[in-house]
Amino acid sequence: MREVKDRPANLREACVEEARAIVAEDGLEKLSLREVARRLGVSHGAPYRHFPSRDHLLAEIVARAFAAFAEALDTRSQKSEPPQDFGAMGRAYLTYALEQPLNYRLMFGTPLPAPADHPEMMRQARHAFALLRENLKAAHAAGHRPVDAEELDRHALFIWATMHGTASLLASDAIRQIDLSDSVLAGAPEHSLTMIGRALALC
Amino acid sequence: MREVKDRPANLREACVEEARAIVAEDGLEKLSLREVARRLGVSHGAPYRHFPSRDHLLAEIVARAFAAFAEALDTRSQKSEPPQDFGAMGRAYLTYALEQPLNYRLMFGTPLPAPADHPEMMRQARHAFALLRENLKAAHAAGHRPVDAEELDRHALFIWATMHGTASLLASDAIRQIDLSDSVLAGAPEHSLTMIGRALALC
DNA sequence: ATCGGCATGTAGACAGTGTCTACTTTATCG
DNA sequence: CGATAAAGTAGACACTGTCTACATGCCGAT
Repeated sequence: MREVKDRPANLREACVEEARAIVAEDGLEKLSLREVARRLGVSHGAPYRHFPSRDHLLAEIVARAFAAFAEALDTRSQKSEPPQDFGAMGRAYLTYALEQPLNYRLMFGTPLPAPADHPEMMRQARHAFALLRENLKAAHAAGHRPVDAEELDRHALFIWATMHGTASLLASDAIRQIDLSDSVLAGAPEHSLTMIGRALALC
Repeated sequence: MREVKDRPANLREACVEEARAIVAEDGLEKLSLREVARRLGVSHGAPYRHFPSRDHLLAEIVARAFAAFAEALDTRSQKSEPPQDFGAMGRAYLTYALEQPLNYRLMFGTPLPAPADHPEMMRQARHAFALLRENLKAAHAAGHRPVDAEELDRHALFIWATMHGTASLLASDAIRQIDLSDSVLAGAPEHSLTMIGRALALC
């Protein structure tokens, strides 16, 4: 057993992990390929063999966050009945955002590396939204009258916006500067879901 | 008339303007005090006489964005009747977000400089949210039965979350990667306001 | 077994950045 | 008019991304 780290067997994977650790500990602005290299005990150029640029490493992390997010939405919401499916997915969405604030911030709270340059990242993002839309479609189809595709998208966007707004406000630094009681903050996710339910019930 | 710029009479103000221009043209990541200095034709240390750090310059811009935002909320929403006041403010909120995407992004779409270090910025942010809450309180008081303070905050937070979510999704790069029709996108602000109205009507 | 080639990692360089410090200019006020 | 404080200049340092030339080691074909 050695105290000093070996050269990591899989440097690429090690970079991703170390980069996540850096962002979690010291913030996004401290993420640099040189810092990653330093922590892993390799030369400052080594990570560039695996990531063409710092943004490509970041994009990899973000893509994985989207993938994990989509999976959380998918598995948790499938456990419930279609009619209440939307509520389950909403809960899954907000739960994920609150339990994985780092991932959520990376997806929605920080400027993404230029989307056009990182197609895999965008593919994962699209997949997550597709799940939301499909889920909503299923919920509507099971319960209520048919709704045309455009109206469905409108509702999906509204729901997404409300959940995203709730999650990102709760995760923001700003919200804690405003004097809101703890119970209001703690109850906000459920309240938002309730309000979404009320708004949709009237359609 | 000279082609070459004079040394600006008020360097502090000139820095703020130039910084906004840089962010607007080249993005937040290109904002540096050295670039500001270069554009203004002064030495690279000069801006540091007015801003202790790059983040202090950024915080100044953000604080002004919050102030302008609060003013937009205030003046536009005061033009209408209290009962419909909330709708007016919601419209003002979303209009501002769409008409001043740079300001909105600076406030909500990019990581803020550490709030604790920039109290004036946070003061302005608090002021903006206070307006929203006061406005909602007035709308409720005028129309419906009395609501306790906690419930009021819950609703204010929900409304804010929905509007913020709508605005920030529409302003995000991500949304254009997803295939939503133009009419859905264009109608999203009104639709969100309608849904908020429906949700609140049931209380 | 050996040789060649290719992926991987190393080391150095360059430009750009924030931020510090010492110096010079400027202007303002007693 | 001259002292004094503010404003701007210039140079330094450490840090970053990114490029390049070079070393190393592994793996497969001969």
